[in-house]
Amino acid sequence: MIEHTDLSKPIYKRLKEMIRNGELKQGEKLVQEKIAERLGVSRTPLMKALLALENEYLVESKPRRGMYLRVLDRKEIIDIYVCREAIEGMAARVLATKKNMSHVSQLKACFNPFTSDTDIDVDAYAKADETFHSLLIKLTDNTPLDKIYFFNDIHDRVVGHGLVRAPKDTLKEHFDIIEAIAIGDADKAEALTRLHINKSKELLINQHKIKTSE
Amino acid sequence: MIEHTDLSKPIYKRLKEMIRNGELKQGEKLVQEKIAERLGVSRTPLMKALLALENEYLVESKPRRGMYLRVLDRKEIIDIYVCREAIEGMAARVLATKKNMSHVSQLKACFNPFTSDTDIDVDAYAKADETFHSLLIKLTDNTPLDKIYFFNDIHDRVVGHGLVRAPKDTLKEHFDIIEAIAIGDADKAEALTRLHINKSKELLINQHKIKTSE
DNA sequence: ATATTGCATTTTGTATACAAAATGCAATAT
DNA sequence: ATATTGCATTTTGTATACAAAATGCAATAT
Repeated sequence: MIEHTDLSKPIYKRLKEMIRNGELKQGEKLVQEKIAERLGVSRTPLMKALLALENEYLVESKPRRGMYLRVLDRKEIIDIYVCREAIEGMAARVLATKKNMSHVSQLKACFNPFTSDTDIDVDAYAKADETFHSLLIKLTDNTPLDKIYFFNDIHDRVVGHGLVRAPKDTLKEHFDIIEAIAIGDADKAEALTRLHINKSKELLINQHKIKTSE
Repeated sequence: MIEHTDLSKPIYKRLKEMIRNGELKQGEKLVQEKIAERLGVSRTPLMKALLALENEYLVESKPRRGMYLRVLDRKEIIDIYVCREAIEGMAARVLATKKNMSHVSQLKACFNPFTSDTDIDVDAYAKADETFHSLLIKLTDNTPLDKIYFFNDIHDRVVGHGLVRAPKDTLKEHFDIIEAIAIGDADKAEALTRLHINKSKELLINQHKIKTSE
């Protein structure tokens, strides 16, 4: 039995964990009674959590039939990258317009641990990368943009496909974006951010092509 | 008693209607029992509807305290315009890349009724405008983008502040965007779409300035 | 052997009961 | 007069009972 002010929140987190680590499989039907029993809660707060996941597009509800874990195919992952290009690009633009030095140092702080010549800890870098991209949104102080991105982020994390490109390829790109924000070059900040995300997207698209053509 | 496969959907729609026409006021506390009684349903399906609204950011839940109708201030409306710039701009880009003539004629169809010299019916034009902007997203066939925009659209509709600019100002802009898509000029399609939305945004910002400086 | 039907079982959707927390207000203290 | 306390009332959060729909499978028909 999980304790909280509202059970649905910890249930929601637990479900996401279960989705990410494969305890629940893609396409699987989520039988309310069974999951409720497994988590030691009743269907009422579980339903709340499932509805939140449905709104985030992780779970699909077929009326009268039940809730199903959505299947994310490659097209949808690529579509998410297109969304990220639009949203993060705009975020970088907004930040460049603001030209706030506290923002700049916060962004730099993400990657400072990796500036020495020593080998980069890939896991640590992956986390820094995630922090950087979240921060880019948070710092804009644009609540709707934040909400929208959060929704996307969910997807991305669930996909859980770690880094698409090696740190040595992306580290400079990150610093270039930060620099453009620092000097207040909005066009450049946006363009660089888009390019950065676009490169990963292209890689995913090409992987697909290789796979299907063989 | 409303009939449906799932009561929460009609309840959800009814609530949105109540929000839009002012039956429910901004900032108001939504006491579950009272609304449930008013709609002739129990709290269970009502809760589902309220959670959907919460996820769309129309309603805010304070744990153990209740659900409150969110207050949209001018900053947030402007922030939504920034989101629209990013998302619709990207949508126009995607469509220009596809260069699908069926898309082009569908988009044109929105505004064809207004091409004659006669006076424009503002209400009809407002509807056409809404259709056009929704269509721009739908035609991309990018599900996450669609989801994201839908979320935004909600806001916009609730604000319900009709047209920001007169049809005579925006009609040509719409056709120019469509033309850029038709010739497959992705950069232009995106730039024009952004400019189009940005102009309305600037107008809202200036209105604000006038108000506050007086 | 395959398709169809009917029925028992499972599961969803809704209403409701109940405990715990929040709220509002009168009585009391300062 | 204002602040504080205590208690009745209201409201939320959760569990659960029940009806209606969906499902699965055995029995029967083709």
